[in-house]
Amino acid sequence: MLARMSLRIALLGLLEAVGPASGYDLAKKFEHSLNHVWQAGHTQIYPELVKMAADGLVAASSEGARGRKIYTITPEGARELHTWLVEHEPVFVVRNETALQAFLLPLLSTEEAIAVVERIKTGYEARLVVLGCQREDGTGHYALRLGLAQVRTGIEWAEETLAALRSR
Amino acid sequence: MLARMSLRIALLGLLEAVGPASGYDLAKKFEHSLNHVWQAGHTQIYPELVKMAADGLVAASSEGARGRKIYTITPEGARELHTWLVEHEPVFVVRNETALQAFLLPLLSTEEAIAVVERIKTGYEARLVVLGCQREDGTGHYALRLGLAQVRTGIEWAEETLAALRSR
DNA sequence: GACTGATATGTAAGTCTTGACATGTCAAGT
DNA sequence: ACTTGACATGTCAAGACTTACATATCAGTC
Repeated sequence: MLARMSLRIALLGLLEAVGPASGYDLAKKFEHSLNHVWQAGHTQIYPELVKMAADGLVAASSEGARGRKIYTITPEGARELHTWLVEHEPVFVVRNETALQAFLLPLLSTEEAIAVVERIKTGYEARLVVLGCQREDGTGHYALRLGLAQVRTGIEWAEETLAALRSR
Repeated sequence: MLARMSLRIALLGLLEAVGPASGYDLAKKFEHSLNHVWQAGHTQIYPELVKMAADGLVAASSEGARGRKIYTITPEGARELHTWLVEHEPVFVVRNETALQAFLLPLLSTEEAIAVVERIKTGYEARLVVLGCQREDGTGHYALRLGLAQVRTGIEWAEETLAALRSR
């Protein structure tokens, strides 16, 4: 068993939560409801589904309209998903370009730093709008609340930082 | 110019902020002060420094004790860093295993979900301790405040979620 | 003098992820 | 009939990242 396999877990989780789906459907979910949690494009999803089918975690139906293939989670896949969810220890891997900009803010002049933080704030606000458009109910409920809270925290940080920079 | 090159930026930023340093020094910085912003191990850092030297962004001193090489940022490297800091548009690439667990929480029984959220909360609290040990001043000041705020938000989310699950 | 642990640098294999390219279907409007 | 746009699947090369392996120095201590 591999250590990193969150793409698999995300795919298994979606199949478990929303029922059988095609690679295209799953890619759409990543773009919309899973966007603030995990990101993956179709170029990563299609090959992964093939591998997962080979490993017996999902089953593919015969082709439908437009070559569409519907994947269904198998009992083995459900078991693997459940084990991961219950046993996975949280690891904080952070790789955040915005935080990197924030880290290096002292290397800029006050004016430049203010412009950068304002851009970051605008980005967070746009993000807030995107997340606000998602339904508050449904499977992603808890993660959406977390995502919204994190974005609001980012906006607050930007406001505090702007105030600190302006009074410098 | 490549789209993704945050490792380079992080290395250039550290060299600019703390002055000349060896690969080992930089790896330590990633482990400690940059930990909540960007992560990279020495196996990624050493080859990247070689490439950056080839590209003229850093200059390597001749070897010191224990084969130690000291890298210094060049004017060209400083220019590249400055451009990135000022011009980089924020992109929100999220790949968060904890948020994935949160997303899929509804697939678990209430008891299992409570156990998972408690583990997540403990993880955030440990994280808070780690971040709390860092100096509040210095280059990473702004990013540290952001990191602390994000972790506190995570703890709050866990508490709210636990309350919601327990009253279910 | 031998051992231990922190210092210090590297390579190689394999996995994960992105971006560019490639192909073809179906529905709706003109 | 033709065109357009959304639907749908895929490959490939390159880049980013991890894990395991490999090596050697230096300081302190037993």
